[in-house]
Amino acid sequence: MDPSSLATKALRAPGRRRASVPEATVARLPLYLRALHVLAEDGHRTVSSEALAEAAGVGSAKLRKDLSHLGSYGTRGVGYDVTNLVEQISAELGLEHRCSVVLVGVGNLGRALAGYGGFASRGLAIDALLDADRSRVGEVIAGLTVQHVDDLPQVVSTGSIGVIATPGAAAQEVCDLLVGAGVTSILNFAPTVLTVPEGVDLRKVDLSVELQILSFHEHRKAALSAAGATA
Amino acid sequence: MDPSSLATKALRAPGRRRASVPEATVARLPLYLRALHVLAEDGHRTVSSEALAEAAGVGSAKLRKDLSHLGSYGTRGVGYDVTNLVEQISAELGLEHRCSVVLVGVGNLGRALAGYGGFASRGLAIDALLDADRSRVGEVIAGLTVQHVDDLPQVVSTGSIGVIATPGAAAQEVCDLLVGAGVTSILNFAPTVLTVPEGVDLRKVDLSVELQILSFHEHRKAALSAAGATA
DNA sequence: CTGACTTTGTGCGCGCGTTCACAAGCGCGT
DNA sequence: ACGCGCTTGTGAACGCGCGCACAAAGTCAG
Repeated sequence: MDPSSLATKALRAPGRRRASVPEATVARLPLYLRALHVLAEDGHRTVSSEALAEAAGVGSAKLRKDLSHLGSYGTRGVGYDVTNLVEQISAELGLEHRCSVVLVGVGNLGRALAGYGGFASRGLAIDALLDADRSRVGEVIAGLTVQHVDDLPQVVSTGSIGVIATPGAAAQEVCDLLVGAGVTSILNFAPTVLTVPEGVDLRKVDLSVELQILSFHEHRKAALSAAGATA
Repeated sequence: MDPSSLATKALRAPGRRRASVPEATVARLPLYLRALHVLAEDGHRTVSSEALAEAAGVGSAKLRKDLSHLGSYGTRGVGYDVTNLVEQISAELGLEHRCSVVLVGVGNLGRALAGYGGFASRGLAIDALLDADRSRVGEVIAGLTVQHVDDLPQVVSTGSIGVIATPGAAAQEVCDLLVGAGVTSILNFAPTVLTVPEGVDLRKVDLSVELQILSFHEHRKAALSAAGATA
């Protein structure tokens, strides 16, 4: 959200009919997509915004507004065609031509990510594993052979997504390597603030941060109930 | 952010001087805390908002406003006292009395989370591992013995945080178990929409969603550069 | 063919979060 | 002791996103 937002608004072509889907909407599209897959396997041909919103855990108005941002593909009085909507969202997310995903760092977390089946849920899957530790090179994890990080330029193709699962100390170095190899979308699991040049999208997932946020809420609730008991 | 926000505003005691720290600020406090630890180890006694903001990857104005929400602990003309600020933020996050963290599901991801050192970075650490698979019970991972999920009520104490790292199909069931045992803060890694009763805070981390968001940005950038090349 | 019901699409108001810019406050050099 | 420069804290404006509520639109029954 920090440097990526300013890259998002850097365009306004006159012939462009769709005015750049809002970031908040993009973040929910994968949720809709997953809910749609479940509904499709249950045999539903169409869904109302109400039902889909329920399945995705959002409000129905929000859902309709989100979908309206990528064009109107619903039929009034009926709802949305499930398969059609799946195609539209997949197209919007760019999931039809699977861009390769390169994971750097096969420690505990990297191993788990490589073997995490949830990635492949109709979408993206990891294509290459890299590590700086030569003793790990050659190891086969989840059907993929670990390569050395020096070979990174050879395994990265244009449009690749890089995933950093290294210790924090090595994260910036690996990040620079990825950027140098042409990667413009990076997902960082290391607990470090990374700096990337403009034009590179960077998202971070910090597990300890999530726990600390929950700790805050727990702390607040405890203080509240204590205050309530005193009063 | 969805059902938790309405629980947040359910309080307005007259004597309360600090009007409930905004959610967005809470999400950044762990970042500041980590940056402060690094600065402290570098020997810094004080930090200016500019320097700390740089280290945390945010704007300096935002940082100051965030810190102002938990009382004014800076000295004008000098900056913030590092150790004092660490204490203040830790107190706000409730990190001094370490509430226990219970992890359910020791598959690939659960194993990685258990062994993930990043958790213990001056804050929270996982205290118990549970699984529904009896063949895994008794196994020792990262110094902890895996217990059966039926023993959950015994290992959960008031104020515990629950972490769900099970397959999606079991997530709701485990969630209900946690809630039934008195857990009111849950972190969900399973790719499923969970429903919890009011008063329970639920955060979710979905790895495939993150990748799909990046895929969208990559797709958009590719489309843009293609359009630019054509024009 | 018509009318009534269902569901989408969206215009508007509101609240939150971010940013700018500046006044207030504190230390320090002289 | 006194002003000078640095940094904090905050008031105000802006923009985004959310939710409500309704009109447009399409389907289905008769």
